[in-house]
Amino acid sequence: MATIRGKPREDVPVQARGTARFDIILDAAEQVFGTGYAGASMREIAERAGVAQALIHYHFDTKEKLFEAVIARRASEINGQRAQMLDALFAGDDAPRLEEVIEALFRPTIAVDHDNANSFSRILVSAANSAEERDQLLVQRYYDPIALKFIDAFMALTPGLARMNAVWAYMFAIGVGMTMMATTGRPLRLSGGECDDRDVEAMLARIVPFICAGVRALADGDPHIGPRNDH
Amino acid sequence: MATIRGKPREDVPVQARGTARFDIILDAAEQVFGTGYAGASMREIAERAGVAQALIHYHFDTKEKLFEAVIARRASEINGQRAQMLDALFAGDDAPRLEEVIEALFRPTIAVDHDNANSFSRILVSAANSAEERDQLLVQRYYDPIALKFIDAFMALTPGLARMNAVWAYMFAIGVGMTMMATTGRPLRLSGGECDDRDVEAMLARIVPFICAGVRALADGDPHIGPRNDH
DNA sequence: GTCTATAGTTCGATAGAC
DNA sequence: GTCTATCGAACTATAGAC
Repeated sequence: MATIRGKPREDVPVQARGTARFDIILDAAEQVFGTGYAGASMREIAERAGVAQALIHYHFDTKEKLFEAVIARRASEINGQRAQMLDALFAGDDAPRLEEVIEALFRPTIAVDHDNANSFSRILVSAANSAEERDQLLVQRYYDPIALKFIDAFMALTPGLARMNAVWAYMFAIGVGMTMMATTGRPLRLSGGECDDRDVEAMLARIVPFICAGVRALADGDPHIGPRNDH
Repeated sequence: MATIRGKPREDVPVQARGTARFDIILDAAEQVFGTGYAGASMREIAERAGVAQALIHYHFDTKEKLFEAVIARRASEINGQRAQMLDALFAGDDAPRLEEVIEALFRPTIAVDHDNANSFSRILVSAANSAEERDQLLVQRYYDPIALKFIDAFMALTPGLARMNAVWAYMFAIGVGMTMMATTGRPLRLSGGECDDRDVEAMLARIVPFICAGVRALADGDPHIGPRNDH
């Protein structure tokens, strides 16, 4: 495939040479979109993929549709795993612990078996916090359904947790998870080298108890304060 | 000032007409940068400010320096308030509650008395989660110092909270705060209309107990689980 | 399906008059 | 200090050959 062209493309990874251009483009787009939608250029994606820019438009039409394709591919994979883990937890005879549910929420996001995991995480963090209609529509389409499942799980496992507070708790939990997905290197700076946000295990070990305690604190009858009685 | 020009500029807000162009440009830039750095254009900023595009370069030189000027203006205001509130809390005879410290962390961010508050919040959320060197440098310069103060406060008020876990807790707390500053409208969707992320009081009433419980869960000897014994 | 070439816009920044 | 006018580069998308 690469042999019919004038100059060989050494820039294309070896394992990708035999696959369809379609997927090569998606991989390249994932990397480039990781620096932001507006800042990404079709030219750079084409260069990184080692294809002509026009080919991207042939396969994906517009930049916006390419962006959605990048998200759709990973989201279905990740959220499929999430739903599967969540169902498995509730399949047993007795109820799971909230800690296990939080694990099911974050493990699939970080454990995807590709080297672009970090790029996709950044795309997601950006989209989740965006005010752009394009981003909000994608979050709604690909992430709202699984969010509702986790909100139900929060309520099922936390006595006295009203739906309203379960929704807030889910939003807060996702916010905490962003910290892990953004991998800005800031924890390293603030801790003088002790906290590494590339060490997902060390982070998860703190995130899980942090969120679980937070969720339980929003349940009725929790010893701690806060005027939360308007539900 | 507007009278010496050929056509009067009705698009400029009344209260801004008498002020210097310098501040008008900063306000316009804040609004436009709220949709992202790369996506923002100097042309749109100039239009919104009602000035010539060249004037922006005269005052701020480059787009990048204008962006920093926007952040610097608000950051000094907000973080000054934060430091003041934090010092006041620890000035008394007995130690404050952790809840009060969390309030001091978020109140100044949302209570700034200008109508661009939402735009600046979005700029901040984007910068805090960015992998771009430009953004990380700004966070480091304008937000790391105050972060260290709050991390110290977390430790002082939470027996058994190691520095490492205090840093993680601070990162998680900021992550939760992002939920409030992003104002994506997602809580409204997920709750069927009950949870409004534009209602900052309702959010703070949940955020404070959520974070406080999370911070305490990362202290040694907390009844809850998690392999956090590697510090 | 993939390419080259380019049309048509928009961008950041500058030159130079006032 | 503020403007008009414009340069040169980068952008998305398309036309058309193979």
